[in-house]
Amino acid sequence: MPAPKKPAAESSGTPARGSRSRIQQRNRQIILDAALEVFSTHGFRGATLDQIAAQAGLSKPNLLYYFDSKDAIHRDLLTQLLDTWLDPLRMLDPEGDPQAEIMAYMRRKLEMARDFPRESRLFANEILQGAPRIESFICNDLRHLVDEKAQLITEWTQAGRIAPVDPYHLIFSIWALTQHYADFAAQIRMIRGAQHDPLDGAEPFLAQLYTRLLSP
Amino acid sequence: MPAPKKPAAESSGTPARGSRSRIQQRNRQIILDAALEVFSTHGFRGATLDQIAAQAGLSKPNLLYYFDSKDAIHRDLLTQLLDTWLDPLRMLDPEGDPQAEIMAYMRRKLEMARDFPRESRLFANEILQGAPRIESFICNDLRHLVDEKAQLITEWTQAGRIAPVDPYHLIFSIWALTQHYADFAAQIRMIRGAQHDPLDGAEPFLAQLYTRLLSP
DNA sequence: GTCTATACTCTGATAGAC
DNA sequence: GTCTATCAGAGTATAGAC
Repeated sequence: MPAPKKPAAESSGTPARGSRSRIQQRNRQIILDAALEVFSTHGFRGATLDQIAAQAGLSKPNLLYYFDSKDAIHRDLLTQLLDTWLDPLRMLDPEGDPQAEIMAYMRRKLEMARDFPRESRLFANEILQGAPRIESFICNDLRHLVDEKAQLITEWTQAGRIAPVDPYHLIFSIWALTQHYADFAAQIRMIRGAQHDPLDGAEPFLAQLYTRLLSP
Repeated sequence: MPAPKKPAAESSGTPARGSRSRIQQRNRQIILDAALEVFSTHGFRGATLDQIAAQAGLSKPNLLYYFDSKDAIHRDLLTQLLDTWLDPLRMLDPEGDPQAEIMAYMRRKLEMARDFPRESRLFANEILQGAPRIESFICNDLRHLVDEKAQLITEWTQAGRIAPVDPYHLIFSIWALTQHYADFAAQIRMIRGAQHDPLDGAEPFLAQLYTRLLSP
């Protein structure tokens, strides 16, 4: 979701061989940015190249000069996204203070909802569709990481360092509560009025919630 | 989301005049059920009449004998959904015990996630798309109800009957936590294994969470 | 690198036989 | 009421001029 760690290299673009010129790099990024906007709003099938081209300010054939296909654009976005999607949970430190670690994880996820709401919605769209394109990621990478961190949380509860909670539901609750502010931002804005940022007051509320939940 | 309170009457179907025959009623319901499956998975634009027809076991022209258009089917589904979407929150009783009322609201929403996951995903898809088709519902009906209940919760906190919490974020948290089990069920199944029901253990966890959050 | 023109497929919707 | 056949438009993708 942040800028790709490396220049994304040869993921699935068109010319692919050799290093790309500055204008190539720039246009690819413009297209990916426009595509993120459209895919995250309408889902893969609901999005059209026309919309993406209009959003990018380029012609439709020009899009397909930089990417092999609609699918290739979408695949690039997902690859970038998944590349960093696990980082916040991965940072949960077995050596840290349990309650502080979980609170910090919640805050990292909340920051992602604030800074990368479109990426969150892109992910939500994939899951709503049954996750056909990211099934192996979820069943392998994500699942193993969650199992590992759930085990860690269980050890913390057994040591009496946090209140006894179901570790899986604890993790799911952090996902639900933080991603909600990105995925359902349209609803929150309509309810609270457009002048409010949807995330106003979210951090104190979630801090209060998890402090009370986790205190032994 | 449950069966429409009245037979849905003349919402937008085709023959519309007079009472519908038994087979009409039945086929309309088969189509709506199939359409719910497809729209809730792919969103409005991502869904096709071919998919809906296949799911319903009817031919595509036959679909359009019962409904004027793809849009009409979708509109009927949304109308049915919104008709009951507010009920759980509306039932929050000013005369009841504050903590018990909020816990009961959470449980009603969790039951809806369990019993009507496709309706929840249909709603989620609409919000992800920016809520173009249900904007007036959210800005008016939903907003006013939320304002009213937030006011009630504020009174409860000021009376010291529950812990001081931001009432809007409290309501959002119930939405996020309960709907997550419907909207992200695919992800939860992949992480916990298909043999678990995604909602296993959710109720005790949420009860624990809100008990701790709300106790004065 | 970017555009216009176009091929071809998919999709929503209609006509008309049965 | 249900089907086959079909149309018009939108959608992805390619060809080829500039």
